[in-house]
Amino acid sequence: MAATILDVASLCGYSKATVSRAFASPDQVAEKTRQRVYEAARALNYTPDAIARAMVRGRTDNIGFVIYEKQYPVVLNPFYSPIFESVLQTCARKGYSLFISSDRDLRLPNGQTCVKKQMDGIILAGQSDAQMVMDLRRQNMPVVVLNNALDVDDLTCVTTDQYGGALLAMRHLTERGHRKIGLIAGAFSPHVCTSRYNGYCDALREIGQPLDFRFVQTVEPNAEQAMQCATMMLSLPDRPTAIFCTNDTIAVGTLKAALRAGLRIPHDLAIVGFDDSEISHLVEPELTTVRVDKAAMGCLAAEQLIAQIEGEQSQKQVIQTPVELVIRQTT
Amino acid sequence: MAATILDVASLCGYSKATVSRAFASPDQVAEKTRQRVYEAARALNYTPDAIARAMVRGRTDNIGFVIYEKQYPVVLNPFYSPIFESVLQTCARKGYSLFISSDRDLRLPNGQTCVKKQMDGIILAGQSDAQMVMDLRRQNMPVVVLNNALDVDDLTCVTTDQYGGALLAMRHLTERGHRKIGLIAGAFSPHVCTSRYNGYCDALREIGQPLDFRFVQTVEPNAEQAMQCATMMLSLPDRPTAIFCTNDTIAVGTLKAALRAGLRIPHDLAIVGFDDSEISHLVEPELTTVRVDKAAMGCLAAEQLIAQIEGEQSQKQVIQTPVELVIRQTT
DNA sequence: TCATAAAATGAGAACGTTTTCACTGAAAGG
DNA sequence: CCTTTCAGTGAAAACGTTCTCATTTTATGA
Repeated sequence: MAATILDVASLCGYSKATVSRAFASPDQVAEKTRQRVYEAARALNYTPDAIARAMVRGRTDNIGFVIYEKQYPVVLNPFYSPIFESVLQTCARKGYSLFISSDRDLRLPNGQTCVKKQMDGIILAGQSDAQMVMDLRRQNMPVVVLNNALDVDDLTCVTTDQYGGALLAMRHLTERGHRKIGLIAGAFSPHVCTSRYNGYCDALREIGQPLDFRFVQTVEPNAEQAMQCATMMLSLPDRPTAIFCTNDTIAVGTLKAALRAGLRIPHDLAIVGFDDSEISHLVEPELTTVRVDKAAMGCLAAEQLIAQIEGEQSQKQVIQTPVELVIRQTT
Repeated sequence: MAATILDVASLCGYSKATVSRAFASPDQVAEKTRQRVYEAARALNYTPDAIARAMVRGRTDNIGFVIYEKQYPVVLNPFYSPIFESVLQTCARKGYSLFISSDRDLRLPNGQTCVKKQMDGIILAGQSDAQMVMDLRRQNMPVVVLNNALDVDDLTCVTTDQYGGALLAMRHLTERGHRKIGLIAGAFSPHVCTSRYNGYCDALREIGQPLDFRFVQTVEPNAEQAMQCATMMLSLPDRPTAIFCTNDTIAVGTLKAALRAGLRIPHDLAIVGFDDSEISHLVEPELTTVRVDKAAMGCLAAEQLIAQIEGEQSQKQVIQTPVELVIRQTT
């Protein structure tokens, strides 16, 4: 149906090799020839077929972005949107297109990880596990892990300074004189959870405040659950004067609970979130939070993966993007 | 490097034709044979190559999701996240993978629309234009347009009842006795803009209220601009008692402006949004808004496209998903 | 002008599948 | 027992490119 390279070749009188070169490496072809080829191509409405191209070149110029979180839906996650955006732009700049899927697409019924080789590499975002990475590796698939730190040989992981961010948030609260500080933690990947939790604990230790487990709660990371949890925590007789939430969605839920309880923010209760998601400056009062450089994360992950694809040797490294406290109105 | 179908064939002693059938149409192959083939495949870590497969079959089982909005970044758009999610799931259920890109990937330097044929069809979301659709059509690419209504022959558009939704929102306000009702409209595609604007006008006409152009403003659809705009509108001497915002992001900005001006919501000012985005129930007070069935939109678009890909004749139709008023705390 | 180098082009194999067609052997029906 | 049917299998063409190698044409320098 559609015109092929052969149609173009016979129309302009050159061989298909020359037509191919006119498109793929124009500098190897005489100026005059190139023009004739283009002219014929336009006349026939011809576009090189990417599939045939991929077949012989052995690469597709596609990158897979796999979000891997326990809970569906996953693209909704406001944390990943800006990262995804950044990955998309970086890939576009380097000439790659983006494939998106959840980890389910990769899982075979037998529990193995399969890859229908339509992509040159994979960015594994979220709660990726080492097994999956190794399965992919065994199929010679370049992999970069995003927002997680996995202990696999020669694996590049792009994450952020979870521990430092938590410490930053907590010290900010302790510096304002808070002693009874609650923690409402979302159930993310172990890497994220433990790092942020450690930051919480160490900051309390710094001021000699013992851990009070009534003030430490884990919830599914959505606003409703967080609100319920915060409501309970705030109704304790000696309730905390500040709450550190391990992401902004949870912080928003906490904020709602506080407002409904009639508390004045930040006078009666201080709240700090994490991630600096869009939502953090949409609520009123605006949320103090830990900014994560999502653009850098996405860009780095894409660049690292592309470097790997294009032949550079990959070395084991965990790249941590820096973190920054954004003080707004809830502290 | 990786094992091919030939390696499997020679290991298990069958021809490559049989191996191919064992994977692609297992029922055409004897049980015993199939097991031997699978065994050999596992031993060699073999996976059928999707590219070669696509080449000979003439289809990739991939669908392109193209978000086409004037302003980057685009994936951030909270309106599209649930739609995208729904498309993703529908595609997965039907055996398709998803490619994502912005319209820029499709545009050639010469202004034409190109499609490197790696997808069997395209969902064009956002401010798509008829020219692009026709370019794609000329390359035999099935297209479905999402969240827009374009006047192209035999084109399927999946959109929502913009006009009805606006009417619903406005009647809700007029029924509560509001007469001076402002409009803060985001600059979306003409289809969306005009429909919602018409709903606004007609509802005012219903109660015999003349249009007051001081109460009608257009902004870029982000919270900051909306907040500025609302602040100005609310400082008019005879300010409106209610504001209809053409999406939730704008409504949130308006809400912030009102709260900062010390207005009590909904007593001093009523606000209605549009879309029922996630944000609408995260802010406090929660937003009254017009719910758009985004899951249905995504699902319908995907199903329509897949039907077209799989050979069903496409007929010109504009599918409108229904709309529903969600009354929360801002009215 | 001739030898040499460089640039431009063409022929054809290769990429890894699917699928058509033909063939075989076994089951079914008389 | 002979034909007919049918499930199972194999040989080989086809899909539309790229790329190596060989060949032809053009440019360069003496």
